Amino acid sequence: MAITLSHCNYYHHHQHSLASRKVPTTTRFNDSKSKQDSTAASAVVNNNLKKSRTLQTSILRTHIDSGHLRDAISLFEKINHSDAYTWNLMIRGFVNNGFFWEAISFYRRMGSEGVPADNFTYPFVIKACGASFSLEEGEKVHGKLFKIGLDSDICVCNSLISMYCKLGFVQCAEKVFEEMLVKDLVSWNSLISGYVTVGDGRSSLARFLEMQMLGIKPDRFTMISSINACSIECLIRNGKEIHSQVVKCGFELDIMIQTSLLDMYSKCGRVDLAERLFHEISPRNVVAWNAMIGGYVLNSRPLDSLACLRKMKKDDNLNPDVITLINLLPSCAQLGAFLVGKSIHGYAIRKGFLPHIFLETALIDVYGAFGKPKLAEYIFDRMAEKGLVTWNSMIATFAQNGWNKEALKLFQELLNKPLIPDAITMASVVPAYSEVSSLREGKQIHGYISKSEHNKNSYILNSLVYMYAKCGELQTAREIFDEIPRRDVSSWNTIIMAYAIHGFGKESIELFSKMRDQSIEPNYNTFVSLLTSCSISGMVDEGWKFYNSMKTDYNIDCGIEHYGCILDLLGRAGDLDRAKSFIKTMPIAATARIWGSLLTASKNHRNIELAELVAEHIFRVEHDNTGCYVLLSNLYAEVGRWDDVERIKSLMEQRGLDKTVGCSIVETKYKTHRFINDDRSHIQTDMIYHVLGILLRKIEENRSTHCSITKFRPIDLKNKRSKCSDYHSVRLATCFGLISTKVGSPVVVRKNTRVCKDCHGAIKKISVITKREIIVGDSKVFHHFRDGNCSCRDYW
DNA sequence: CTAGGGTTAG
Repeated sequence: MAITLSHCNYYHHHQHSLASRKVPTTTRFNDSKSKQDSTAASAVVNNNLKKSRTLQTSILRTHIDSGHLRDAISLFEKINHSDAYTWNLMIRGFVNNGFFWEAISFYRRMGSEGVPADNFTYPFVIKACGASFSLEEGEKVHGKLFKIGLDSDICVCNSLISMYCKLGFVQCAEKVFEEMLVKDLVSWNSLISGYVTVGDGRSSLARFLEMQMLGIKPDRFTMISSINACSIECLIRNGKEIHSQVVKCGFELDIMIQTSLLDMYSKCGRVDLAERLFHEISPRNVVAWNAMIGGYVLNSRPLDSLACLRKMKKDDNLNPDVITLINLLPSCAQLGAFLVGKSIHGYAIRKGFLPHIFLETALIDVYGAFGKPKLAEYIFDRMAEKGLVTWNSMIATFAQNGWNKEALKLFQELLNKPLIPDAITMASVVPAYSEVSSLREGKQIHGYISKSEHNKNSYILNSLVYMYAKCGELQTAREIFDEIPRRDVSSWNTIIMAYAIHGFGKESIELFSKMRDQSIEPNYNTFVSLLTSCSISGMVDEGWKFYNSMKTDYNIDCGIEHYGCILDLLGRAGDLDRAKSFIKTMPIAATARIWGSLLTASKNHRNIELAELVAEHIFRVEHDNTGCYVLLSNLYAEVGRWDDVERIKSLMEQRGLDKTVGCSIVETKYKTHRFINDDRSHIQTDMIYHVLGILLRKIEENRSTHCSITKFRPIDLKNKRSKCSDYHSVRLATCFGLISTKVGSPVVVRKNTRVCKDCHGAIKKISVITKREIIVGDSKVFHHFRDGNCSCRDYW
């Protein structure tokens, strides 16, 4: 294996696997290039075998400094290595090249060969312990330091401070720091940056102040760490102060400081200030570009982010590195630019960037965002090494793409691994519970979370809010939202979306202004929630208002989701021509979802020509889009083109596609009850049909008293679908809900496809007859039926 | 031959 820069980067993330593979150290550093070197080196060694040890060690040092570890090892074994100096060289070589376990093993071997480690050895060994997350070894080393009296060495103690912070034991680091008799600037810097590594920016800044109070002047290292402290805490005021301090002290030409400042501004949402700084940097390096690209991504400006790819080559003649690609992928996701994403993947392969755990995880995310869980799974299954974040991404990808069973299965698998699920894991599985398993199991997860350390975590509480909303319990969702201790922008996005999917558009907009009152800045997803709400509730004017303001007032680029909502709005207004031209003017490629929106609109307005045209577009992207076939065939049925209905039906059969079986579910305390159309499998079938019969008769009576007789349509005779619509799954489920739940409580039914017109009408009447609130959640919206009215105001 | 720094996945 060549020890090149890119490989070191790889090994940096793969130290665990490297150590666990137990490859003999000497065979691990083979490469063709260093074979030549080694031949040359052996010759040198043989010729100089009797020459002074100074020469031998200086050759060893040359190997180490040039990264030729294999040569270094073979030379090391040949020469006399009874002094600490030679060992220290080797250990330094390993540490500087990311071979932390090798460094530790050499340190152990050094002890067993009777060479005492000295004050130069320990800083390296301690660094290796921190970097390889080996707490056990680190503590052993610390204990040893007392015995040999090195526990007061300033360099050693400074290393200990960083090590403990890297391992997450800040208190230990603080203890070492406090007990130091003599501290220098590095001691302070180690602690200040240590707080940042554990995510405690506030303590970091407190120490930064404390240090200056004591009259110690910060240097560029102090500055960089404090700036990072500001960015992780979003403390832009403190960041600006440090910025001016930096300028005053004359640090301003330092590209690292400039890059941290740039990053701080973009993390605080001030991408404009980040940009200004970026333009001041000269010459710029890849890191600065990466930070800028990341800033654009973070601030929902994917177009600007992608534009950097050309600019960095054109302006500064720089090529993207792994991190550039990792930062670019989410902007592809934001834009729905599948082909760009794929080409980045291809570029990574050609450049030899893979395998790389961060990049692969980012690819899983982006394929997940593109709605390609299979591609994501392909990457996941073949990864050499997976971290918790990788698992989280895969679980989230499954869940977000409706592969809920897969998500839950993966979660179970994760529980059997040595990795411990974290807040993100919980937040990723909760939605899967809401979709597949039901409210009952969702409540279990809720109970589990309440008792866990995550019970105040807004990220998880957000996902519970959404879960309850998805399960039909908007009230519970609201209660949890109200109790989130620190509501972030996602909390608001979630509750706005919760009201959106229940069809309460007005409330969504009210929540948005409440959020603005609390000075929470809206982001990309805020507008996804808002526009979704407008489209579901048919608030056309408001929708356009938000669409325009997101660009002009908030400088947020439109993504595919926003375009989809606008299309829904246009479609709902029946403005099919405008919808068609809107797709053409979109700066990003239309997805099947986008075309689907137009297809629904053409179907609703019975425009067969357009529907056929749109269907062609969809099949070009997704030849197996079942929904498209079904919609088309329903449209043909509506206008009585039965030959075409048959044609589509046989086309689907040919391609092995099954129509999604519409099913409705009702949950009771112990069980989820499923119903399909004309279902007779339920244990209480007789009762259900009996009750439904009574209700249907009542509906008929009411209709003939104050309604005109239904129009006779010859189509109905031919349409097999309407023949048995009295026993559609929704009605069966509703009836079961009525007889199996407490009187006075709402009946909650959920359905995986849209609810049909007949059922919608019937349930309105049932809500009058039974005086019960009935909530029917279909694949798009929750209908709240009460006193003969529906919250959707009959548009869905 | 000595410790301390920037960009990265949810």
